[in-house]
Amino acid sequence: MLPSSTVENYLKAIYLGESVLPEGQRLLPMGQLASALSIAPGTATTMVKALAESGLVEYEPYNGVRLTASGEKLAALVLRRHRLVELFLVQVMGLRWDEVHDEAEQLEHVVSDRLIERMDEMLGYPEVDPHGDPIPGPEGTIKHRELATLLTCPLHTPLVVTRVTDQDAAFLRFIESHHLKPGEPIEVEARDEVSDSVRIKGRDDQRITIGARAASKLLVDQP
Amino acid sequence: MLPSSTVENYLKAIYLGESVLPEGQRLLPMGQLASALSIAPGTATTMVKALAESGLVEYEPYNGVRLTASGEKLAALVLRRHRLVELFLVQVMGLRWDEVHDEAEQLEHVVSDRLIERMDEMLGYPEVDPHGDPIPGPEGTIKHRELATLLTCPLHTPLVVTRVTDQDAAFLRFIESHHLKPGEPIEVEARDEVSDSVRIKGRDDQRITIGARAASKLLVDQP
DNA sequence: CGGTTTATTTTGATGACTCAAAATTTATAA
DNA sequence: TTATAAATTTTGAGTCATCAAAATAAACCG
Ligand SMILES: [Mn+2]
Ligand SMILES: [Mn+2]
Ligand SMILES: [Mn+2]
Ligand SMILES: [Mn+2]
Repeated sequence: MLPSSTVENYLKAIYLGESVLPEGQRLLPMGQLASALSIAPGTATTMVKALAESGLVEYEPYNGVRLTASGEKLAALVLRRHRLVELFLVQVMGLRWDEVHDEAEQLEHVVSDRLIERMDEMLGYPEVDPHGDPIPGPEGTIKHRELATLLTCPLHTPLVVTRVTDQDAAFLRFIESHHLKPGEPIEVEARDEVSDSVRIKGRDDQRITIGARAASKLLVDQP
Repeated sequence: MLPSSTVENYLKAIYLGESVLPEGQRLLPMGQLASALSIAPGTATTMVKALAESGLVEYEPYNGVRLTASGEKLAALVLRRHRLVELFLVQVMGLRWDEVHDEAEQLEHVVSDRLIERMDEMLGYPEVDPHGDPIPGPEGTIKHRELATLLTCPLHTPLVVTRVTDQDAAFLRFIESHHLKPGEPIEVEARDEVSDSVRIKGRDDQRITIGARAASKLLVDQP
């Protein structure tokens, strides 16, 4: 039986939650899952137990949850649909990159395999979505790249913005207005612990200083 | 509060059901609603009472149900989304006209107003979908055309197929394979009561004889 | 008209998903 | 190492949408 939208959202949240877990930790705490999904903690517990019954996750009471192989594949396919839809909406439909996330959040549950493959083809089998997030393949495999954030990258080195890990519309518009979208050249000039900020030199030598919290959401790569 | 997919499907089914009611009858019987939605009759009764509470329908026990003005508008907007999506999938995505109905059945509940308006624009504000069904406007108004079926149209008169009122994929493929899609020229040569059939002359003077049941699903207009 | 068939409604129950608040376990820190 | 705090689970309840089967109303017919 095919998974409900609810189940798909849980699997996706676990997948994304697991991926930002500190090294060595393999279990996503229920509290984090609950807040990622904006549901009560008790609801998460109940649902995760049901997911464990279906063999989609492993659940260790009081410790957390992790995807099984089959759960991970399902989650990756939801993510594939989400990201292909986002890119399609930007490239083909001409929507802005800050408005496609919410749209894709719904569409990811209803677009058919046929339609998704058609989008993939029209887009030329892209590897990343408008935010630089990697698009899993039709089998759920994903190319994982190790990217530095603006907090961890080398200083005074030519770099390229590669990925933005926050879907908040206001944040995305801010990024865009300062020419910090994926693909833009960038250089970190300075970091200051005390003021909790990072100074960036962007396109046309424009300077801008942003907070460390925002800086951690911009991933960069060598040009 | 926005209507659930279930509510949207009920409203749409009532809308479509009302439109095929015999002249003078204004109430859709619960049995017809139930079978249109493939649900148990008792379920229809319960849900319709709830819809009546919300002011979307009027319900007369043992007689049936009819949409209120607000219910009708909502239903028309669902239909607008359904039909614009169908046309988009055919025209832009290159899907076949026999596979878009099922797809649209899901998408109609999740595509946003913004996305729908974008599709409308890309398609040049079309008036009909791939099956010739009229597309309601953004306010839910619909242009109603009185069309004859192959059972009621004049004989030996040049006509054009304008609408196909059955979404069954096998039926649609049959129609297409015999060049009877909307837009095709056609002429009814004969009707036979006894054999329950209609003989058609189509493109390139090709002849084909179909049953009365099938003939009633093809609507035609003067060229 | 009265009996039978058909359509509709009512009843009782279930599954999926959710919450608030109480109970419990684990972590923290004095 | 015990008290306190934080995270998690359990409990009890509610909503939405559904079904099967019993009860009822309406329609049909000889
Ligand atoms: Mn979602
Ligand atoms: Mn994205
Ligand atoms: Mn539908
Ligand atoms: Mn159609």
